[in-house]
Amino acid sequence: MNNSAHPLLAGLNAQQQAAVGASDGPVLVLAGPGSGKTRVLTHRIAWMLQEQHAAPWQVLAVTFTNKAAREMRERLARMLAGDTALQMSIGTFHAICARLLRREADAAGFSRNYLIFDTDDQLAVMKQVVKDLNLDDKRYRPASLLNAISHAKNELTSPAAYPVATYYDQVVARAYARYQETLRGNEGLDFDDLLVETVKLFQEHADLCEKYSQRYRYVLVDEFQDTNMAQYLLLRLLTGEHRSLYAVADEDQSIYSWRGADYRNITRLRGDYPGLVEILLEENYRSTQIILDAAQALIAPNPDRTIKRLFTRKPQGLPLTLHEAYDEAEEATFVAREIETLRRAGHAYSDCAVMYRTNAQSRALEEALVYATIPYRLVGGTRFYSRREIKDLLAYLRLILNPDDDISFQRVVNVPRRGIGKTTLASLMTLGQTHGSCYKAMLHLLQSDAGSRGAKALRPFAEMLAEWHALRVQGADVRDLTNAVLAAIGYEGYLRDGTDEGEARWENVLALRAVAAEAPGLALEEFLTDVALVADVDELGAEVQAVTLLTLHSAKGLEFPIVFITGLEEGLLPHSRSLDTPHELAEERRLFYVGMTRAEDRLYLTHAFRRSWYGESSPAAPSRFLDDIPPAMLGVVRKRPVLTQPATNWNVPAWRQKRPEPPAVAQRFAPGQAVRHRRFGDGVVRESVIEHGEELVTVLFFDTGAGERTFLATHAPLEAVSQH
DNA sequence: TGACGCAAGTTTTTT
DNA sequence: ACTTGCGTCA
Repeated sequence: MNNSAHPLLAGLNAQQQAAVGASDGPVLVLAGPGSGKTRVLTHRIAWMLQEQHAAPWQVLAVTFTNKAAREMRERLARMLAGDTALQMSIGTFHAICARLLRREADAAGFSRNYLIFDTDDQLAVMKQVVKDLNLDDKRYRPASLLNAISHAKNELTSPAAYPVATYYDQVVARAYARYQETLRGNEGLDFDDLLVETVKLFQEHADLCEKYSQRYRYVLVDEFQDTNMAQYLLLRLLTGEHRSLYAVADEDQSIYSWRGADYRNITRLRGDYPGLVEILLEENYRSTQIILDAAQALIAPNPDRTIKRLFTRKPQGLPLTLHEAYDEAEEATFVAREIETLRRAGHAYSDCAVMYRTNAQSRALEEALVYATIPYRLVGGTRFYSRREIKDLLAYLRLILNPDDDISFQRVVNVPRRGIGKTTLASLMTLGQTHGSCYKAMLHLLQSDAGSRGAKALRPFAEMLAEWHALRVQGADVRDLTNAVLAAIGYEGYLRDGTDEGEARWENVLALRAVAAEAPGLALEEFLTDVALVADVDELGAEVQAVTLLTLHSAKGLEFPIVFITGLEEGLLPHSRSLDTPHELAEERRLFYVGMTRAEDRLYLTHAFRRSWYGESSPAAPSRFLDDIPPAMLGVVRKRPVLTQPATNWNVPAWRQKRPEPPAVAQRFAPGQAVRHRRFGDGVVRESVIEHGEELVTVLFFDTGAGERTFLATHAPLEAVSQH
C-alpha cells in the first residue's frame, strides 16, 4: 500500500493504516484505549466505499450507544459526499433489530405495531405475572426473576428449555413462560427480545437470512468485547457467506458481562472465522505517560488478556493525585475546590469529568457543586424517558398505537384522576381475561352495563381514545397526536400545581413535545421505538460549559482532559456484590481501568474514610486496586488516620449487617491516660479530639516499632488500663 | 374513592 | 435517606 497515495490514510500511523486497509475478509482489530479505534472504524467504512466500491446501503455498522452512532454518521457525512452517510445502516444492535423486525413483522409472527417494553414496563409485567401465579414476591422478587430470564434469553434459551436444577429454577421457568405470554398478549417486546427474535427470524427463515446477509455485504462492529451470545449469533448469520466482518475490540474494556456480554466471543471469532486477520493498535493518543503507565500497572494482574504494549508520544505529565477524604461530603468538597482551582488556572468546566461506581454517589457531588456554584451535567441517573410524567404521556401515545397494551392502559386510565377506582379497574382486569385486554373489556362494559358508575367514569376516556385513533388513521403525525393528547387530558393544568416540582414536570413534557415537533411527519411507531432505545433527550446540550458527572460504565468511549474517580473503596470499587468470584473482581478492575484511561492530562483518585449507605455512615477501607498503582506515580494530597482493623465486614453492605448502630458515645479517652491496644500493646494517650461527631485518639506506644498512631475510638481495639 | 400514615425494602452497572 | 406499597379512615 502506498502510504502517500490515499487521502483517507493521511494523518494515521502505520498500524492504523494497516487496519483501515486490511483485507475484506474477517478482521479483528485489538486496540488499546485512546488508540483511535473508532476513527479507524470510520475510515474503514469510507475506505470500503471508495476503494472496494461498496454501495452505502451495503454497509452495516454496529456501535455500542446511539450517541456513538450519531457521531460516526456525522463524521462520515463530513468525509463523504452528499447523503451517502444517510444511506448506511449505523446504530446499536437493538436499534437495528427493532427496525428490521418492524419491516419483517409478518414473517416474525407479531404485530407491525409492536411496542418496546423498557425496564419499568418489564417490571410491571413481571409483577402482574407474580400475582397471577400466586407467588410470594418476597421470595421471588420480580427484578431477580427478570434478571434470570434476561440471561436465559441472551443464551437463546426458551422457557421450555430453561434448565431446572432447583425449585427456584422451576419457578423461574414458569414465570418466564407466563412473562412471554403476557408480553406478547400486550404486543410487547423487551430489549432482549429484539435480539432474540431477530436471530430466530433468521434461523427459521433461510430466505430472509440470505436476503439480509447479501444486502449487508460489509458488517462492522465497535466494542466487540461487549457483545453477548445473541449478538454474536446475529453477526454470524449475517456474515455466514461473505465473511466480511470487521470487529474492533479491547478485552481490557469489557465491563458488561452482567448483562450477558462475553469477551470470549473474541476467542469464538478466532475459531469460527478461519483466515481472520488480527491487528494490534498500541499507540495511545490520549493520555500522558504517567496516566498510561498507572493504568497498565492496574490492569496487569488480570488473567486471560492479550498483552498490549501501550505507548504514547505525549509528555510524562503530572503524577496522579490521590486524596483521602473524611467522608463523601468532604470528598465532594475536595473535588469542587480542585475544579475551581483548575478553572482559575485556565481550564474549562467542560474539561472535567467526575466518575463513580454507583449512581447513588452522584448526590453528594451534586450538592457540593451546587454549593460551589459550579455548573454540571449528569449523565444517566433518572433517565429522562423514565420520569413519571413522561412515562404517562408515552403511555397515552402507546395506547393510540396499540389499545390492547394493558400495562399502559392501567398506567393512565385514571391519570389525571377521572374517578376510576380500584373496583372498576379490578372488574376490567377480570373481564380482560376473557375479552383479551382491558381496552376490549372497557368497550364491552360500556355496552352491556352502560348505566353503571364505572361505565360513566370510563366513557370520556374511551371517547378520547377513539378520537385520537381516528386522528392517527387520518394520518396525524407524532406532533399532532402529542398536542391532541395534551389538550384533551388537560395535562398542563394537572402538572402545574404551583410547586417547583410541577413546573419541572411540565418543562419535561414540553421538552418531549419539542422532540416530537422536530420530526414532522414522523410515524408514531418509529417515535416510540426511538424513545425506548434512546436514553437521553438532552443530546443537543452536549456542548455546554459544565462539569460532567457520570458512572464508570457510561464513561466508556469518552475522554476528558481532567478526570476524577471517586469512591475508591472496598465495597464500592470493587463493589460488594462483585467480591464472590474472581471474574467479577476482574471486571471491577477493568472498570477502574476504563475510568483511568479516559483521562488526557490529569487524573485524580479519591476515597473516603467513612461513607454513608442508606443514611447510615460506616467506615470504609481504601480500594485494594490502589495497591497496584506504583507509589512513585502517585502524589498524595492528604492522609487521614487509617483504621487498624475493620470494624465491619467490608464485603457486606451496611444495610445487610444486622448490627444496630451503637448510641453516640461520649469522649472515652483523655491525654495522659494509659491504654492497651490489641496489636500494638501498651501506650499512653497523647491527644483525644472529637471531630465530625466521633472521637479520634492519638496514642504513643511504648513499643518503639509502633510509634504514634491515631485511631477511631469507637472502632479501634483499644482499652483503658488501670495504672499500678 | 381518595388521602394519609406507617412499614419495608433499597443501591451496581444499561440497551 | 428515600421511595414504594399497603392498610385505615373520612
